[in-house]
Amino acid sequence: MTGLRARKKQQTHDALSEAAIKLFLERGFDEVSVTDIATAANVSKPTLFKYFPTKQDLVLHRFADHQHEAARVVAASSAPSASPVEALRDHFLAGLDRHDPVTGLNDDPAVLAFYELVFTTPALESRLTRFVAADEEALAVALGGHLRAAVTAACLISVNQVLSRRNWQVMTSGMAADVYHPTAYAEAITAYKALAAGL
Amino acid sequence: MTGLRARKKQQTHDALSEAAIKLFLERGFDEVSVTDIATAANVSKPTLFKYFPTKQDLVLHRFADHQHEAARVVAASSAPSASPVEALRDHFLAGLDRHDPVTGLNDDPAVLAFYELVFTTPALESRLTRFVAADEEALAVALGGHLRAAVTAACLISVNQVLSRRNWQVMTSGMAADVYHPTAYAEAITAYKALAAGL
DNA sequence: GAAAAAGGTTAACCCGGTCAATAATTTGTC
DNA sequence: GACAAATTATTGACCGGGTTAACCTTTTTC
Repeated sequence: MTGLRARKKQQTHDALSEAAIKLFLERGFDEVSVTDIATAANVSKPTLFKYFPTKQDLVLHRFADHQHEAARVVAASSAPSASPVEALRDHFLAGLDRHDPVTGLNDDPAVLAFYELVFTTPALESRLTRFVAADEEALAVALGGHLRAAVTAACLISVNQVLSRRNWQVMTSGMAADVYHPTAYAEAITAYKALAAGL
Repeated sequence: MTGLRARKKQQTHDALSEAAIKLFLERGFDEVSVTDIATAANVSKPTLFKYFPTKQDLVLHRFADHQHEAARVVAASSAPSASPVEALRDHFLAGLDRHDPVTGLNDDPAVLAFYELVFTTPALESRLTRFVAADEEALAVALGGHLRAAVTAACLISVNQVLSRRNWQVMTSGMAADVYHPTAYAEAITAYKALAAGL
């Protein structure tokens, strides 16, 4: 049963999310009230909060797919001989190749505007950081849970974050993703190598 | 001029902070309203917000002294021959020796209760994380600002965080700080060594 | 087609945080 | 010691995020 009800639910969900992001991009996160969004989606305020627990989640639910990704990557590492740092490095490099937005290497104006919104709004940045912390925790568990695992997880997540930020900053300065791709690729390799070989 | 005014200001500041922490420890952060704190300190709500920009800062202002500490440590590293990772490792080890609360190795009930409050309240943890991020940024700048510096800074701050958390968790389980000190010391050394030598 | 279950609406409320106007104090000066 | 000026606190109102409860509508299910 696909359910008529389920479809309507999906519909309002999308209407809310799209209305929210449209308004946020136009006016800025803090200049749009949740009431504005609710009325724009023809819904009442309590209903909005039944779909999204907080105002921030209207934006950040897009990152839900990537939750615990790092932990999944090392868990699914088909070759157990490969070290987790290699697995995550390769995963990041593959992301660069396909210009995955999470690597920061994406010059689509819509993507750039969205990331600018997230990174320059403290409330959003802050909540996103908590997602990253959850990722780190999951990775630490996947690596065994002991202290060394926690250290490794923290460093791996950190280098990923640093690289993504760097790429995004270069994109905001106007460079094309295709042009910067080789440099980003080389930088990622050296960064992960520094991690594996020692600082 | 010590200023009579300045003294009164300090007095209200302390009264607010102490009333807040007392109430928070009794009832929990979310179960105390800022109005409660303001009335407990014989002050009005807008006045409270002139002393502390947010409710969280009533608790976290105690960390203000440690802001940008990592950056200061490497900047003040008297021996320029020593690598920044050694400088920060030694600084952390020294903190362990004096049972500095920021290392997590402190079994004073008041300190434990305070950290429990901070780490188990999402709003506080989140804001504290932002302070840590600012530390990391400052350290990255102090290390030169380039990509390698950013990676190094991120990893150094991360390992510090992991070690502190670990120590704090052991303390909450009831072990005495004196008893755990040697283990904490050894773990810190191996963790920093892993960083320097490669994961 | 009716009962029941799910979801939406309205309206009121709480809390964190801000603002504008007013009142109280401290300070520097005579 | 008193006075004008500048700080600072107070009050009361307000805004926006988020929750709750009572009521109503719609979809499902039998």
